[in-house]
Amino acid sequence: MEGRPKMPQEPADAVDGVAEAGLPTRQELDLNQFLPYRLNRLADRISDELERMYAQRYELNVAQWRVLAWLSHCDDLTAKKVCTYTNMDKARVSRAVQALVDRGLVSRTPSVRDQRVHELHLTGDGAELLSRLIPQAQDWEAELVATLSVGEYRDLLNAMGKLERQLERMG
Amino acid sequence: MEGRPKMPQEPADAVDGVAEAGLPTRQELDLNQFLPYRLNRLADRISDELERMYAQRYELNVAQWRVLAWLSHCDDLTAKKVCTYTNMDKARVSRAVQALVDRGLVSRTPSVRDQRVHELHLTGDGAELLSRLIPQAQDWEAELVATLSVGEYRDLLNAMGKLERQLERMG
DNA sequence: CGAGCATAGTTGCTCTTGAAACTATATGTC
DNA sequence: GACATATAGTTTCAAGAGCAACTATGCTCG
Repeated sequence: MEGRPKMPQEPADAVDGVAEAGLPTRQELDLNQFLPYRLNRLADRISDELERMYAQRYELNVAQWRVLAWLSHCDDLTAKKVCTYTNMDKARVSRAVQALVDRGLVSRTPSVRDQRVHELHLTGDGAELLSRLIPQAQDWEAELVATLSVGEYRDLLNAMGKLERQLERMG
Repeated sequence: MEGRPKMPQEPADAVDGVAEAGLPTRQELDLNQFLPYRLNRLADRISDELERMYAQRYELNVAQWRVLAWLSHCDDLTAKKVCTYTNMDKARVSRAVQALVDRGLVSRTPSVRDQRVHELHLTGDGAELLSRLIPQAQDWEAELVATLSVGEYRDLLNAMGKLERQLERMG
């Protein structure tokens, strides 16, 4: 396992921990080296920025944007699928879809084969909105990753993929 | 890479986009290649797992855990600092600190130099709790990143650092 | 000094979220 | 065919989060 999260030099410990006997000195956690924390902070900040973009310009919240984004390349979708793809609660998805339907961006029709499921599709308006929003999102992302080389970018996605699979295994 | 929720191929675009003239055919966004989405999904899943851990075992929520973690290596802290470090709302921090003080894990004393600020410190109980929690968190992280080589791990944090700095520049 | 402005932190209010209950449809078993 | 169980999706309800208003303290500059 070779201790991963290497700590920045502690001042040779015993800062205020019990140094005397074998008792461990005070535990520290360097959050800047702690992956979950770093990942969260980065993801949050990116999310905030991006959210500002589509919230201001298109009055979409995150859940709605995710539904639309999935619909953009997966034309035959159900609420359930959105749940599993996006890891969002089904209530949240339900409400997001409802809002999109109300705005005429998405159509929802009961499936012929199974009356429980509803097929979701982009309407013309929805497609039109996405045709403006998606390039903006991609441009923004391009600027964000502009400081990474192609290799670094690939490696980043790659590492993230590994972590997701490991997470799957651990869960 | 073996893309996660593998999409069913769409029938080569123009499904309902305006194909006629030079107008772009329907816009697609492959979320699995879209960094903000990938990052968010990964961070969320990690956060969920970790949260389960300290929620179940120690009855801490995310905000409380973050305050404690910062206190663990930054012994002289104020609510304000926690806000800037963690990017959390000051109300949220205030309530988290309040809960920790109520539980006797943290002490809060008005600063002598400036009565507005309150100095936060770990109590003995707080330090004791952390001495159990932190190793568990580190072990969990170690298992998570076990599939990455040392180099991959370093590169990952590195790339994340670059992205954060770029974000700063863009904001 | 004192009026205005800035800052740390708390409290009140509203909106979102997620868990759980619920509805409606489908499937499996005897 | 009827009853038990499973699944998709909606609705209800309580807790948490963020915004804004507020309190208290400190700072600046005439």
